[in-house]
Amino acid sequence: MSLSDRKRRILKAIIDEYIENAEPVGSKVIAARSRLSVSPATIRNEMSELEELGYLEQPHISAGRVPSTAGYRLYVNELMQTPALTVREAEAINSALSTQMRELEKMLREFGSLVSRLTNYTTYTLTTRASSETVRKFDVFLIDEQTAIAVIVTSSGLLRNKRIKLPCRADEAAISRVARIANSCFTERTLDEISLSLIKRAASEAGNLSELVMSIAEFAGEVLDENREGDVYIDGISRILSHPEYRDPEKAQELLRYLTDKQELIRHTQEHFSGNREEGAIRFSIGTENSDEPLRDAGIVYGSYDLGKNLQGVIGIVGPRRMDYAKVAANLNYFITGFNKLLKDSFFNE
Amino acid sequence: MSLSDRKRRILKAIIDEYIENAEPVGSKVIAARSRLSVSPATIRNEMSELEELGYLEQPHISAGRVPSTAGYRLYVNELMQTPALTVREAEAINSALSTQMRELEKMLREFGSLVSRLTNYTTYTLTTRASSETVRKFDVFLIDEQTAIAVIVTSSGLLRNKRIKLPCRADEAAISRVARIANSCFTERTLDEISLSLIKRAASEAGNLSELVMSIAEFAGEVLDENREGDVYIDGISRILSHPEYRDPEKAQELLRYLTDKQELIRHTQEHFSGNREEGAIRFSIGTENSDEPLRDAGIVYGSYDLGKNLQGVIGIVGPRRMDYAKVAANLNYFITGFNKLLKDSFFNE
DNA sequence: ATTAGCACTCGAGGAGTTAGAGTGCTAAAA
DNA sequence: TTTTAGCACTCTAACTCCTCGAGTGCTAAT
Repeated sequence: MSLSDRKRRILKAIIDEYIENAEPVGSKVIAARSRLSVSPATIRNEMSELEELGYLEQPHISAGRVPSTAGYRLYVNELMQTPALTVREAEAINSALSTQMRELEKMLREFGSLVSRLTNYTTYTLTTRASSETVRKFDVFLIDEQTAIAVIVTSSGLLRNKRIKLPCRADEAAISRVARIANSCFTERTLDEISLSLIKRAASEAGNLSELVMSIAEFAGEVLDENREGDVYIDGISRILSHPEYRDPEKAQELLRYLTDKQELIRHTQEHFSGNREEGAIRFSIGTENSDEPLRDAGIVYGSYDLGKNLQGVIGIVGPRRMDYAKVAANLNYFITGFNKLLKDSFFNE
Repeated sequence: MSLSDRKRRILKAIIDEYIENAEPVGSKVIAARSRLSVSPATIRNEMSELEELGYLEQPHISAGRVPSTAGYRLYVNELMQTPALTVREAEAINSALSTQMRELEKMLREFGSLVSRLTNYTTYTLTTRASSETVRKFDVFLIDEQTAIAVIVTSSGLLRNKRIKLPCRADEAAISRVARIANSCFTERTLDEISLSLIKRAASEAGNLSELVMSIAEFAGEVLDENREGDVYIDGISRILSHPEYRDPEKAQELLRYLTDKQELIRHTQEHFSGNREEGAIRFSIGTENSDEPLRDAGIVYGSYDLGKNLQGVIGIVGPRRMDYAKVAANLNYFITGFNKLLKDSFFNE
């Protein structure tokens, strides 16, 4: 059964009001603020029905009403209108997108920080790479006679390097022979496919530089593994405490610990995205829709980006359950549009 | 004038007690707990004098006493006894020092995280490089015909790389010519010494790859600048909220914002170290000794490490003003000892 | 110099009270 | 049938009042 138009308008008014003031809203304010010219009594009747339908809740009998998780869900799905960005917001996002900042991860992070400032919520950015990732190319070269640098480029375009101490003196020729061995043995293989016996075989080819080959293989393992896990950055942590629902330090600490735990956050995000493959990049998860305790009073807005075949980026904006979903969505939308455009004429030529 | 032995013992007992319980301590508990066999009345007299001397404070007339900043200062300078580490602590630190973890920054960060867990305080680590840092070596090589990777090794041993899109197709020979140009023009120069005219001259030598030279110069600028600023990692942020003095969300937020502001933290740390060149690696800054508002009720313990001529690392442990200075100092001490030993037979051959 | 005794102070915390916001219900009005 | 006004009712937040107890400072005795 779908709601009457009036019920919808009343529900929307209640949620807007509650998002703004964080206090249970009563029939009178709604009668006054909303454009419906009906009396508080009528609103009361409607509210009572909305409560029976599960969209509203009453903290106690003579307080106003508060939206339930289902109420917010309806709100983000159908009711809310995403506001136009202010000039200031648009400019800020544009400058974050500016061509100066070439690297995807950095850009995402910068945007997270920006959104945190614009919305006063905490944000996190998460970039993950598929476990089917492989090393595309190795390079090794000398810095001095005792030290080499190994550089790895992965299939998703990640670039990492490491300084490796040489087991013995070596010249350019020897080093480039090692690089050839590494390239022929270890490229185009996922982490699971680089077996110990393979490493041993490669090492034995390298003669007195076999240790170097082992180090390189180990490094490749690190890199592939590191990004299997994902990279997380948080911004605006202190803003959590500015919302009245986190006035209780225990509750605030619980959420904070959750958010600063990289493992938790990765698990949560991946869980959320695995069960949820609707089209469109912006998603919401609201209060008790979330299985994790620390998030039961929180809301999260996610934006996700698929960057080439092995790389995915997610940005999450975390606030109290009554967070301003509309505003956050508007910001994300704007950014995604610009971001996608940027990707098209991208340096990320996969 | 120096304090009588009894006064010192009483002061120490009060501070120990207060560190443990976070509540003003009265004469009775001290009479009971301390080994001095004197009556509460005597203690009261002594306490009253200690207050006049500025070592104690009274929140209100009939509460117990609380140590003042000066009281803590005396405590860390003369009174406290650093406890022996528990087996668990020592083991944890040893494993953080284990040779697995080769990179200094990573090791420092790991140790910060560890100390945070062991002590229940928030920690941060800061690594800075002197502005006299230069690029020691450039390397450039092709990944595919449109893309090159530039690698920079700095005088302090930092290693950075960046993918650069080529202005036009190029072969190995052209690229290594660019690398030669970069090496001859930009190495052994500080950021200030790489002038625009120098860049232009280098670019003009490179013919149709002049844009690539410009990109490389820009990248060098980024790297030298990035580390002029310093790198900060925080750990255990949520633990701030577990201390009763930060039960007030406003206060907690103030401190949190301060700590998550990279600029602030760097400025603070450098300020602290510039005016304070005593020997010995562990330092304290207590409450109002600190000029920054958000730290007026906090205490910080610093450990610092000079890693070669251009690189310095600092670790800071932040807690409430009544933090357990003795325990933190013990942990830091142990770590520093191990760390220095490690540095001696170091891979960091400068 | 130390201690016991005592009056005094002050804040934390509980009980009681009130004010006000908001509700649900009923009966009248549209 | 729907809407509205009116009203009694409920519940909390905030305030006052009060007591209890911890801790003090002072004085006089040891």
